[in-house]
Parts: sequence; structure tokens; C-alpha cells
Amino acid sequence: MLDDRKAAILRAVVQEYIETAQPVGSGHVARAPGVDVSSATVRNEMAGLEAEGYLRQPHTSAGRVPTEKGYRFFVDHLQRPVRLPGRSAEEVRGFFARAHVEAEQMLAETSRLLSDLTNLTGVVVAPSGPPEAAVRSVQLVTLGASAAVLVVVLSDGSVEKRTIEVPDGVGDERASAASAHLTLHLAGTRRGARAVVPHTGDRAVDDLTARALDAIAGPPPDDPDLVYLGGTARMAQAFDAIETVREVLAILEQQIVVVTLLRDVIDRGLAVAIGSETGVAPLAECALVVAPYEIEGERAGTIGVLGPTRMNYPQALAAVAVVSNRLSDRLTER
Amino acid sequence: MLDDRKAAILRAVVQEYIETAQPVGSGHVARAPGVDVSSATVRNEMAGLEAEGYLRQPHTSAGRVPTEKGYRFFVDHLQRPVRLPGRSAEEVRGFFARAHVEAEQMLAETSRLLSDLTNLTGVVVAPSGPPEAAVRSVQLVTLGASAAVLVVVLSDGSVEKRTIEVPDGVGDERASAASAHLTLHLAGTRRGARAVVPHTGDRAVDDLTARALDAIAGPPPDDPDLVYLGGTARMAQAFDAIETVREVLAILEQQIVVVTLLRDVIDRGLAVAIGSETGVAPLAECALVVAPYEIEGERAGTIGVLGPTRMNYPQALAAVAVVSNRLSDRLTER
DNA sequence: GTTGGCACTCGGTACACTCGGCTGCTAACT
DNA sequence: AGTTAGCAGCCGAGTGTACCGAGTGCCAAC
Repeated sequence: MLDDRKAAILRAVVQEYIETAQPVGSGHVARAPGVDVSSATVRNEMAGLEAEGYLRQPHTSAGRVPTEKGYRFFVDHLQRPVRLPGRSAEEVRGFFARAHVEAEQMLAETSRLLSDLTNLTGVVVAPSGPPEAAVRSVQLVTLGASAAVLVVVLSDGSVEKRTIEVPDGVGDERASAASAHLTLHLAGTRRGARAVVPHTGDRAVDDLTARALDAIAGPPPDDPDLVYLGGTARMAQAFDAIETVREVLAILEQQIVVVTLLRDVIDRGLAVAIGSETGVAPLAECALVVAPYEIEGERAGTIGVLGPTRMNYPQALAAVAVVSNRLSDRLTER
Repeated sequence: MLDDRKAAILRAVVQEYIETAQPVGSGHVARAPGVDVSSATVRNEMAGLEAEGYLRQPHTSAGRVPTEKGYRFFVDHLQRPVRLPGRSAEEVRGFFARAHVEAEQMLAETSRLLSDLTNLTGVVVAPSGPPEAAVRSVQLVTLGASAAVLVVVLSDGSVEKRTIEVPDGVGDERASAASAHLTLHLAGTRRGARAVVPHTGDRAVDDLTARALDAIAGPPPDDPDLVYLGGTARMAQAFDAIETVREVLAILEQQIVVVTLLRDVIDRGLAVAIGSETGVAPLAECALVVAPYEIEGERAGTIGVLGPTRMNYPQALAAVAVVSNRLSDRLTER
């Protein structure tokens, strides 16, 4: 643990570094509010902080820069929660007051909102459909000779679609019969559960329902709408090494990695993952701030922002928290 | 028009510049195959090409670099169509041989395929739903008290969803009645056309159908799945000016701009749009290679690749052409 | 019309040098 | 004992100079 003075010095270093992106020297720290000692004393203390792993020097005779451990301590102990500046709060309010056509679209726009608020990349992971919602309706529509579309409407308003093959010459009547039968027996059951559907008299219809059930139960064809990114372009400003930018963007293109990353961080009970804490090597110079959001009190999905480790943590935390709350409200009220 | 020798020189400059990304001097050009004159002659000719606007010098006493006009001439007259290298052809074949769960997902993966083939950013614009496909089925499912989901299945297997408000207390029976009524009268009509649906006896049902029709006719809530990008990270390597990368990425985040851009280029009958020809200022240093694809002989959507103006045009054209053909086949056969 | 030769231009690199910011240490001070 | 001022030293960034090499334009000769 750090004594008060060391803590104050560490805070000053982190804050200044976040602002200027330049290694910060003892002179600046001594001048910072809350640090009322001379630069010489600061130098002594900084040497200690470096020995303990909170700071490091890019090269001899340069200022100090926070390490991951330094940022971590800052986030955990040195930063006081901050309110979103008025303008931003206004923007959030305005955003959620506006009407949004569809939930999916709202999530996509939310990622852009997060990005605008923080000047970082915004991430929204959609509610994990599977076990949550109950089936509201099932419909089978034939297409051409041997294909059909299976449409499942869930109680949360989402719609799942699956294309399946059907025996040649299944008529509209049989498809409707199967639809009605499926809806009757699946309505109210959870999307994940494998329900038992009794046979009808008609073998062709039973065949159809069986195929439909397989399709529903099958692995959800990893939904392309699972994660929404906003402001990825801002990554290009966050780092001056073009190679870093490329690596980070490459990671962001892999939806599965992003989803797993966010879930993982949330599951570990973290609100902030710094550098290697993300568990993704190319994100060594990035930090992630996340928060879950809820629908009717149940955890639904996750939002977050991704940026360089020297991001403005208080601001990012505030933005993510506010948006998560408003989003939860918005998704619950309907 | 350019005489043969000038053309050969221009070709050599473009080809070398595409390879090396360095201004190319008379010496290199003289050594290029197809140019059998001395470097002095090349110098004279290059001065001419510069005067005519095909080349320019980044600064006095540097080599020459192609201008937009130079690339344009190269694309139009100097490049012979090229086959995709065996490995790539194999990759394309393998890709389309594999099973794909849903059309949307295949399109998303196709954009990645394009990116892999060319080392550029791949773009796929989904079939423009509106006027093309015929309605196959309409279903209205109530959700809670006053909301309902309208699900329209089209003959091409795509599913559109719209959330609408309905009067309180509309029961499942009325919703089903409206669904059946709508399906009956809309089936076979084109998605865009405003059909006339006769009244039923039931006022509540008529009210529902009217609302549903409004929702269908209304502006399609710009579908988030309209455009798929693959390999945007490669943009970060294409340019060394980080600011250019940022601008281009920012453009790519605006789906509408991308869609409009591709449609526009296709509509102008172009296969390649170079720099300002794109009509988008931040893409001044980019070029776009596009091709339409078809479903059952009808133009459906567009694919393309975006990269720096000094991209490998023959390769990009070949890749886009092959993928467009295979994709058309794949989407038609079903 | 083409070519070799030549003078010239200019970006890039290497090097020396300065400047400024920062450190660590020590000695003096409270 | 803890704090501070002062100082010597370090080192990156920036600047000026010299030089090299790639490339050009022009001219005279072929």
C-alpha cells in the first residue's frame, strides 16, 4: 500500500500523463495541487514508486510514465467518481429521448454515443438471446420446392430466422399446420429449452415440426448482430504507432473475440481491464471500461469503451455507467 | 491519346509504383520490359506525360508518380486482364463450396474473402430489398399490451421485421386474422408496391392491417445489415499518414455513405473509381473496384474492394469479378 | 529521332552541437 | 529524521552542415 504522499504523487503523474501523453517530470508533479513538497522530494518518492512498479522511465533522464500497476492503483484508489459534464449528460438524455426504430439499431447507435462521449471506441454487446426470452410465435414459410424459412418471434420483440430444407412438395397448408402446432406447444417456453412437441396425425407435418425443432435447438448461427462497434476510427488517433492501430483493429474485426473479452471481464467482476488484464495480447496498450446493462432487472448484455491505457478513466467510467443505466431503463420500460 | 512508347512508359511507371510505393525514375523505367529505349529518352517522354497530366513529381528531382488520370489510363488501356493466381482461385472455390448458414452471414464472410484475396478492404452491399422480392408471408405477433412485431417473409428468403404500436387489448385472434388477411392480399406483390387490401368486416382487424401496411410502406429503417466490411484493419497499413487512415475509417463507419458510394459507382457504369472519382473527399487517396452480383439474372447487390490508389488493379479486378460470379451462382442455385 | 554526358536539384542520412528537461546525489536546513 | 536547494550529469529532441545518391533537364553528338 502507498502512503498518502506517494498516492498523491502517483495520482498527479497519471492525471498529467493522461492529459499530455508526455512523460511527466518531478517539476510538474511538485506544482500539481495536492502535492505540497518540493521537486526534490518528489524525485525521491518517484524513485520509490518506480522500484515498487507503479511507474517507469521510458529512458534515463526522462519523466515517468505509469505502468499497468500504476493505472490499476489509480483506478482502484485514486480516482473520485466524476459526473458527466453537462453537455454530455444532455447528449445522453437527448439520445434516449429520441425515438428509435428497432432495438438493434438503437444498440448500434448506442455504441456511437459511447464513442462520442469519450472519444474512444464504443462497444455494445447485444443481449445474449438464448436462454432469456420466451417463444412467442413460430412460423414456417415455404420457399420454392424444398426450402423454407423458419421465423421465431420472442417475447422481447426479437426475431430469429433460420433457413431449413424440407421435403419436396410440402404445401402451404402443411407449413401452416406445422406453424400453428409449433406455436401452440412452444409458446411460453424458453428459447433454449428443448421442448417436447406431441405428434399430430399427419406424418408430413410431424416431419416438418421435427426439422424445425432441430433448427431451433441447433447452435445459434453466431448472430452477426451480436456486437456493435462505434468510433473505431478513433483508434487511429489513440496511438502513433501504425502497427498498433492495425493490430487493435484486426482484433476488433473478430466479433467472437470482442464478445468473449467483454463477457470475460464482466465475469471477473471488473469494471476496468488494463493492458494485459484483458487477456488479449494485441491489446497490451489498451484499456477497456465495461458495465452490464439490464432488461427488467436481469443482466442482458454489456457495454463498454476501448481506448489506450492512458485514457481518461473517470470520464470513461462515468459515461459507461450513465449509458448503461439509461439503456437499461429504456429497454425495460417498453 | 498516347502513342505506344508513352503508353509503355506509363505502364511501367504505374506497375513499378504499385510495387514499390516509391517515385520511379527514368532509370528503372528504361530497364523495364517493353521499354527499349535509353533513360534519356524516357526522361523526355516522362516530361511529356507530366505535361499532359498523367504523371507528377512529388518534388523536383524525384521520380514520377502516377496521377489519377494516369491510373485511369492504366486501368482503361494498359492492363491486360489477369487470372487469379491458383492459390486464390482455390480459396474462392473452397469458400463457396463450404456450407453457409444464412445468406447474411455468407455476405459478411464474402467481404472477408475479398479482403483476403486482395489485401485490401472488402465491401459487400446486400441485395437492395425494396422493389425486388415478392412478399411471401406477413405475420403480426402481439407483444405485451400495445406493441406488436410485424414479420414479413420475402420470396428470396429474407425476413424483415418492424415493431409497431397497436391499440390496447388486441388479442391473438385479431392479430392472426390480420396476419392471414395481409398474407392473402399481399402474397406475390412486390415489397415496394403499395397494395390495396380490402376491408374485412371487423373494424379492429382493419385498423391493424392499416397500421401494418403503413409500417411496411414506411421508409425501410435503414437496415443495419445493408453493408458488410471485411479487413478494415488493412487500411491502417495502406497509408503511412495516420490522419488519412482515420479519415477513411471514419467514412467506412457511415454505412449510408458506403452504400451510396458503391451504388453510385455502379450506376455510372464504372468498374473502378479512382480518387476524386469516388465523389467522397476523404477518399482522395483511395480507389474502389466494384462489380454487381446477380440473383437469378437480376441485379441484386454490389461487391467491391477499397484500397489506396496505388493498389494492384489487375488483381483487384480479377478477384472482384470471380467473387461476383461465384456469389451470383451461389445465390441463384438454391 | 535517339542517346550519352553533364550540370544541377533536392530529399535523405549522418554527424556534431546545443538546448532543455529531468534525474540522482549531496550538503545544508528545519 | 525528514525536507530542500543546488549541482553535475544524462539524454532526447531539435538544428545546422556536409555529403551522397537518385533523378532531372538540356545539349551536343551520333
